Amino acid sequence: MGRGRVQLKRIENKISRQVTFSKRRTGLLKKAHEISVLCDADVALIVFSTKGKLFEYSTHSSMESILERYERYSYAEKLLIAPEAETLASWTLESSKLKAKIEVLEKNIRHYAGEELDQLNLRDLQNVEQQIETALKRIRTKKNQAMHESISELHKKEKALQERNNSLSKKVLLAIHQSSFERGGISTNSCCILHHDADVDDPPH
Amino acid sequence: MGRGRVQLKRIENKISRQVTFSKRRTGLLKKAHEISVLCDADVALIVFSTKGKLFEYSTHSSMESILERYERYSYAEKLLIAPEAETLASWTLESSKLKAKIEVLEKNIRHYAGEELDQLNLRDLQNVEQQIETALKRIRTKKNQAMHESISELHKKEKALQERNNSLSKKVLLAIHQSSFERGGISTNSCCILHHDADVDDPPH
DNA sequence: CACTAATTATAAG
DNA sequence: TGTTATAAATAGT
Repeated sequence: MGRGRVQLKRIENKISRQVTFSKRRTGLLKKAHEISVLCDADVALIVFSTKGKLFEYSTHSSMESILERYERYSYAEKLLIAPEAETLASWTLESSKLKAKIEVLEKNIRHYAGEELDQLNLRDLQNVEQQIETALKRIRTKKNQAMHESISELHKKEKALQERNNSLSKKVLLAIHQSSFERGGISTNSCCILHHDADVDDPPH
Repeated sequence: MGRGRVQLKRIENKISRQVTFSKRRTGLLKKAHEISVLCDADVALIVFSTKGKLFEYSTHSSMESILERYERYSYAEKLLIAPEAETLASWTLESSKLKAKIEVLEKNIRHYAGEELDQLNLRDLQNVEQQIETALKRIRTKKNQAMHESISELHKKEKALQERNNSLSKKVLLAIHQSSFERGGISTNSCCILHHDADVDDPPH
């Protein structure tokens, strides 16, 4: 539905991916609502954008109740897979495991941040150094890329503004000439060129 | 989209409601899949028909994980409504919190490792770069320190070995002189200096 | 389920 | 964000 056919694969261009996401999200939510009303169905729709932003739709009966209903519905299947996962012990265990994982991750991060290095031997230090060097290279590459994009964006904007500026200048000159001519003379003082550099198309935040 | 316009209200005719449901459900699931692939979004869609039959779609990362993510996302709001108790819910919440923390930590680590940089803007990239530079400096400092320590350790060992070597050499010379003297002559061939460089005092692993 | 006619969604600019 | 040409979804049969 649009000027070109579309392949079912990730849109690589970031900008058009965002635009498409916004449009299709609107469409999807609308259709979810329509089927819900037209066909008297309970619908729950959850969408996370790439950046992690949440969008949701649910039939009046609220998201939570639909999700609960879903859990109830798939409960039987879960039982077959994990019998008796509901004991206090299992939760405590689960919790401990998660906490242990967090501890490991935090230690990792501290090492990445160059802290608590006393625990590491020479070999470990060299490994971490190498990993971080690689990361630094990647980040710099990405940063340069981002800066280049930003620069060419600004160039484009600049060019557009310059063009608009030129055309406005011409119009102003023309207007002054005509009015001067009508009054029978040309006043050199009233001739100027405007440089219109700001206040153009700032998008809303 | 069809031969007649459609009002956004429940279709009263049971048959055509079912037909419409079937068609639109297909369309909705398809569109959910499309936005998921095209725009790299996480989508969870749950539909219960009037009769209570379940239809669902979720991005590869599985329904459960998306629902969990959703719960996590709306965690703050829930906290305001439901005060803490030792119920199953509170354990689920606890678990969600821990999982959320893990997610954040893992994302951090990936950024430290120079991965998933697309999510970051220029400012973020510069921050990460700076952090990593600092970390790299610290690690190199620590590494140098460790290497110096290692080197002076080796020097010390070397010196000790050298001294022992010297004293052994002297003893050997002395012994040979005495035995030669006892036998009434000195054999030049039997005179040598030992360089004892290895196999001394290696501590057990 | 297949077929259109007509509506609707949306890709590109 | 708004517009337009075109693809896609679908209501009615």
